[in-house]
Amino acid sequence: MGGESTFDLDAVDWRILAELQEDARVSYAELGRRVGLGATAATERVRRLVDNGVIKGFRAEIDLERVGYGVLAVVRLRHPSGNYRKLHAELERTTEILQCHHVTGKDCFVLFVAARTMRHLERLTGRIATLGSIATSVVYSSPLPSRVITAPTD
Amino acid sequence: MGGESTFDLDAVDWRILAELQEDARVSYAELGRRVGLGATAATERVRRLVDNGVIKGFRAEIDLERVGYGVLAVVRLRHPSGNYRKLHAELERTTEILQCHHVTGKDCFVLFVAARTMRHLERLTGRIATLGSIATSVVYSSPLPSRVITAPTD
DNA sequence: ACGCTATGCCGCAAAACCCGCGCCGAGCAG
DNA sequence: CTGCTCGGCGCGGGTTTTGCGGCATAGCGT
Repeated sequence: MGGESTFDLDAVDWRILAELQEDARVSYAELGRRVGLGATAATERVRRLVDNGVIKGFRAEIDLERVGYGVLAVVRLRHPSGNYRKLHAELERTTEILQCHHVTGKDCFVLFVAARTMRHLERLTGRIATLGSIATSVVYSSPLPSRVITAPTD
Repeated sequence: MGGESTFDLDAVDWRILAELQEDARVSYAELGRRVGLGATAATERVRRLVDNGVIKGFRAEIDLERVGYGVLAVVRLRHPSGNYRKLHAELERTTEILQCHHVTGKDCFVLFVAARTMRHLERLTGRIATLGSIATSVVYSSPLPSRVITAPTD
């Protein structure tokens, strides 16, 4: 249990996932109505999807700009291999770091950073730069901020 | 209404945002209980946050690996300026592209791409490479896949 | 074919929840 | 003090949730 194997989803499961990605607060009764199931069956499907780790959680999506984070940046960090310790500490301490991915290539880590102002971003990147050399790209806009995941079409 | 101004949030609003980022399906009654409000007041707060665009939506978070997308990659695209048309068409057509950000620097766009296999990724990056020169980094793991947004601490 | 079991969905009833209503108290201007 | 607004509360009827039992279908060994 809880490994990293894939899980078999039928067409109804995928419709449920689509609905819940669009509106995670829809009632089970309404959800069932939309996918052609009763409320009980829909509830059971969702419970199984959560238990099997297909659905990792239900999250409110926040508008960064509206809450005072006007600047979003992608920071690529060339981290001297070895002490992940300092990086982990930095990730824990710095709530402005929204995402961190360990990737192939000479840019070992890719971070997303939210800042209130350019001055704020300057301070944050300064801190990150103590871990290794960095390249910072400020986001102008996001033509596709996030997409709902659909079934692989073979 | 609906511009891009910031919105004033008090401490209770931030606690509500924190709760809804952790579990977007919590009932209004329970939410009120957790932040020290009645159900009605909590409902009203959330309604205002949604109406003012602070909350952009409620989304189920899917485990890409569990649904068959075992490979995640960051693709940096140097797009010849001008015809956004082709890029937009590619973004619409290709459901495997999960995010696209327009950024400063010589890597004009940063994309997140989900693929079933390396072969699948090869095909996808091949398509994207028709738009401009690309640099692809495959994600090993994500030490911080996504963080809940908190109040700027000045 | 037959019985057996497992699975997935439905119906039902009690408890919880949602939502629109009116009311209350604090803060504030005149 | 009076009148006003704003945010929160309580309340009642309609809806949803949730646990339980029942039913139909599929798979399987004999």
